Amino acid sequence: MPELPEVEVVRRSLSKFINGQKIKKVHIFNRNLRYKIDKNLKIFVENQKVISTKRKSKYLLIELSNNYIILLHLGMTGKIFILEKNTTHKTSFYYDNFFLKKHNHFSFEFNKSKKIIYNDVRKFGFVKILKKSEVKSSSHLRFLGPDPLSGKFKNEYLKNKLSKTKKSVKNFFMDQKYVSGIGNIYANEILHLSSINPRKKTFKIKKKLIPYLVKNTKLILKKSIKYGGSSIKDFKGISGKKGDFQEEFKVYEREGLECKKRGCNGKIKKIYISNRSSFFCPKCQSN
DNA sequence: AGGCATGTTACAGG
DNA sequence: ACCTGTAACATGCC
Repeated sequence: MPELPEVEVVRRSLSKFINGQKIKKVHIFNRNLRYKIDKNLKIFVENQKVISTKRKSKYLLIELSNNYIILLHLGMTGKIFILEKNTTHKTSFYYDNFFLKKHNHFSFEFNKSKKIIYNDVRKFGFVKILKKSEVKSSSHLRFLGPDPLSGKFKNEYLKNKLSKTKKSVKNFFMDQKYVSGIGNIYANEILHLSSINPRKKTFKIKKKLIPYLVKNTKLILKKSIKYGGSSIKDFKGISGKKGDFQEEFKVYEREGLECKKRGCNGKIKKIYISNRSSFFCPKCQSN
C-alpha cells in the first residue's frame, strides 16, 4: 500500500487517535516480519505515553514519554487498524472483525475498548524500538534524502543532484537517498505530469524543466494525500476508509488506454525499468 | 499454473 | 565508484 501519501494519511489519523494516550498493553501475535519483532518491545512500550506521531519518508515514528521511538515501516502490505468499541458508528464494526483477521502481528491497547493492530500480509514491514538519540543515525534513516514535501526539496537541490548522477530519472525519483518517500506509482505519475520520459538520464534533463519537476512532485503527493492516498489492491486508512487517488492515475496501470493529458491522444505504454513496471505516454513524454 | 504486486536490500557483472 | 539486472523476502490475486 504505502508510499509517502499513504503513510502520511495513516499518520494523520493515527496521531489523532493515539497522541497523548498511554499504551497500557502490548500484544505480540506473530513476531515474523522483515526483522523479527524484539521481545523487549513490551518492556519499552507498556505504560508509556505517546508524545507524537511523525513521518520521515515512508517511516512512521511514534515518540514515547521514556525517550524511545517506535520506528514502523509498512513495507508493501502493512496496515494499522484502529479498533474502538462503544462508538455509535462504523468503527465499532471493525472491532470484532479485524481482531480475528489473518496476518495480525501486534497490538497496542490504550484501554479496554481502544486499540490499534498492525497487520501485514506479506511481512515486508517491520517495527523497531530505538532510543530517541539514535534514530537519526539508524541504518534506516541515515541515508535518506530530503522529503519531497519539505523546503529542502527545491530547484537548486534537484538541479545539483540530477547533474551528478547517470541513472534514469525514474530510478532517481525512486532512490530514497536522493528523494525520500516516492515509490513506483508516484514516480510514474510525477514524470507523466512533467512530460518527461522515465528512461531519460538525469544529467540530460533540461535545466528549464527542473522547477516544473519540483512543483509537480509536490503537487501530485499533496493531491494524493488530500484524496486519502491510493487504494490499489487493498490500501485502507486506519478506520477502514479507502483512498481515492487511484481514480486520478494518469498512467499507472493504464497500459493501452488513451493518455489523459489535454490535447494528447497517445496510448499509454508499459515498459520495465530496473525490473519495475513503468507506464508512460510515448507521445507527450518523448522528452 | 505462472506472472505480477505499493518496498528494501544484497549481490554479480558491466 | 556507479549503474543495472536479478533475486530474495511471503502471500494473494488474476
